[in-house]
Amino acid sequence: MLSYAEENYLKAIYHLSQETGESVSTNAIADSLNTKAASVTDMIKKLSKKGVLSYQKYHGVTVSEKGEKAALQVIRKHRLWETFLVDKLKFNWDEVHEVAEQLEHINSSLLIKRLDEFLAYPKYDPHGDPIPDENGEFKAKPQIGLAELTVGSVGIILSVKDSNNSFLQYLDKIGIYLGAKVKVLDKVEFDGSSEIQIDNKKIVFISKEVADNIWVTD
Amino acid sequence: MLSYAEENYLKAIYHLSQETGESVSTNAIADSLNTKAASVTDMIKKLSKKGVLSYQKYHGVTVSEKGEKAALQVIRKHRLWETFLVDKLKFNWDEVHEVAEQLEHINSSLLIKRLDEFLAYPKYDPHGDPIPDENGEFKAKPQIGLAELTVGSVGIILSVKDSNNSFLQYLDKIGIYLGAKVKVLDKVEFDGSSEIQIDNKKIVFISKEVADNIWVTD
DNA sequence: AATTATTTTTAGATAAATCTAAATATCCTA
DNA sequence: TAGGATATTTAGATTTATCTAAAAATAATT
Repeated sequence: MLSYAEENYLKAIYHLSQETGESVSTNAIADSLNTKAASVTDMIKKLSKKGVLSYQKYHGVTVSEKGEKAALQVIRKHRLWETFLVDKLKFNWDEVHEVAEQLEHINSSLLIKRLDEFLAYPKYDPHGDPIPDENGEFKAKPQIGLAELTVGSVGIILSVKDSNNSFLQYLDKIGIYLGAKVKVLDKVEFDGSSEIQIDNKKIVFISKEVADNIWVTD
Repeated sequence: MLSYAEENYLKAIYHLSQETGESVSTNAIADSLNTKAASVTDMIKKLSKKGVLSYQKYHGVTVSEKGEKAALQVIRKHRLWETFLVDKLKFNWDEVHEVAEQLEHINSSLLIKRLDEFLAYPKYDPHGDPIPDENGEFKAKPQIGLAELTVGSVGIILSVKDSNNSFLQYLDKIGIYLGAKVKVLDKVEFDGSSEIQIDNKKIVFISKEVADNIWVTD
């Protein structure tokens, strides 16, 4: 059984290890959780003693099989709750994260089973990220970055890479949402920015930074 | 802002003070929370410093106005979640308590506003207890104990006094549920037990202890 | 390769929530 | 009302999660 804080560390470390594919450094963990390196050292010792991380002094940590299972269950709960908040309680996609951060630690297997059922077994959360099943299995949609679409081609918005609130609010404002059909009308060589048409209607300009942050169908 | 533990203490103390109407003793609190008296002393010092309790050494505590407001908001969240679990997730009324104990501490006013809306502003929880509104206002249904019904009279099951799981499971088993119409067919002088007909159909015998634990319409 | 810079760990403290054991206050009863 | 029984508080520890500052290890650079 993991504590609230332990679950948060494990989840963060799992995400970091997915991003980099390598062992995760103490400082990277400290940054992502807004804590100090010393606190991280203490915690990773505890988590490796519990068998969810493997840790070599001065050389970072990797997530064990057992740790991955546990992390995926937390992520499952997080994404189910986000789905609940958006689908049932009419939250915007930029309002769900903080609340789901709390809800993901509620401990009740019956609750999650029933919630999943109530939501009709969703496969993806409101940001397009896959929801692991009870066994931790999930499948990401085949996807490429919006920035890689060539002029004239079309894609469906699938998810965002970094789902921080101000970015999501910006997308909302310009009219980009999950499932929107986007067509690349033009691209500027100089700065990589592009002109995009949403649902054959609204035309917007987005920077390369924004396009790089959006996944579309391949 | 109250911590998880502080909220639990405050809620328990509020309930105890409602039951007795007097100041609440250290031991009574310790019993109801399964902790030790020494822990309670520490906590009530902290809570009275925060202004939610008033405390006189060796003479117990009372809940302040500010404390009552805070306690009622926790109770509001608890009962809204219980309603959600039963109405939407198909929990049985004996399965909701432990989960609601966790959910009641989730901190998000938007969440509670939307949950209330989603549940269509319920006035009573699955055990028949009133749900306080955003201002802490609530009204209990006029009610008497089932044991006080005279032979031949009829009542509607409104709520239970002590909603511990084994009691609720017992009620389920014999067919008593919230909203059921009950008619008292007979009462035994000797031990106070009675013969009850549920919904003009099933006839069951219940002890005085059980009847004392059930509220019906007056 | 030697030195500097960076990262990580250790040592020692702190705050929250809990406990046991001892001290003290209040209650009750003979 | 005096003294024992009960209730409450204090003192001192423990666990968890944090921190700062110092020490140690690793990485980078000239």
